[in-house]
Amino acid sequence: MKTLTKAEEQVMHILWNLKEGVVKQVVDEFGDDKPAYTTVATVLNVLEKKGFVTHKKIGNTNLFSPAVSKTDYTKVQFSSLLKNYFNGSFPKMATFFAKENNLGIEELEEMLKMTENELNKEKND
Amino acid sequence: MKTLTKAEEQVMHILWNLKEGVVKQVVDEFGDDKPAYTTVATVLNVLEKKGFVTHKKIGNTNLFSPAVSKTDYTKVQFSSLLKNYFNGSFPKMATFFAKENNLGIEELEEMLKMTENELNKEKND
DNA sequence: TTTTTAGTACTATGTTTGTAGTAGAAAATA
DNA sequence: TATTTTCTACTACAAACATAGTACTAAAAA
Repeated sequence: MKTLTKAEEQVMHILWNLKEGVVKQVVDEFGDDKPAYTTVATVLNVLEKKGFVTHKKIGNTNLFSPAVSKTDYTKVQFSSLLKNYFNGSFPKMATFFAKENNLGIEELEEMLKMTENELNKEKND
Repeated sequence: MKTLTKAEEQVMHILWNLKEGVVKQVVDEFGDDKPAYTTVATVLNVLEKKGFVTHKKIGNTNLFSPAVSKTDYTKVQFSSLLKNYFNGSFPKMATFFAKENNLGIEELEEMLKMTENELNKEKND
């Protein structure tokens, strides 16, 4: 899978949230300094060429939607971080997180409980 | 902190491993298709302008070393992944990892143990 | 039905990145 | 000492990115 540039990633995040949307909707999701309408349109076209989005025509306007799920792209990003910065070891990553946040054993166990809850929750989806 | 491009990141990984090195050493760490010597030299200069490496002159050759630690850069990368893809929730990230690798509760607890071991190990450094 | 609005497709431009060549200095070697 | 090697500093250039303008079309409003 190709990887996203900064601008592309921003648009993808918006699109993942919206599930689908026309250019105008995407522009409106930008906060303070919205880029030009045509800028977003261009990025969407590039994303389509890269295979990250598709569109269907509604009347004469294009309705865009993700062609790569956030989960799939997360997988790539996560794996690459794990591999390049933690030797592929999740415990190393967890250790890093613990140290960075000054967590002790109890707090780690708390995290584990939350994780187990999340896991159970998702099983029932 | 500025962020690294693909090529720059590759060189930084090498330099983080070497601790310090001259251009030739960095080139030699590239596996199959080594880039030209001058390419690596250029990347190192850019990295220095960006503040990621420094060098000192040994005779007339430059010995480069990281000016930003791998840990510090990891922090940035990790935080941004956590924030953008897991709503800043570490348990969500752990859940993602568990699902991706079909881990059950027991295996998660195993991970926790390994994490605790790592933590203790690092305390004694 | 004329005018305005909204949208798309295509083109354009400045910047950053990736990659490397060349000139010249210094060092090693013949 | 003359020649070859090694290294730096500077320059070059194509590709990728970020950003947006323009021309044209369709639809909506006046």
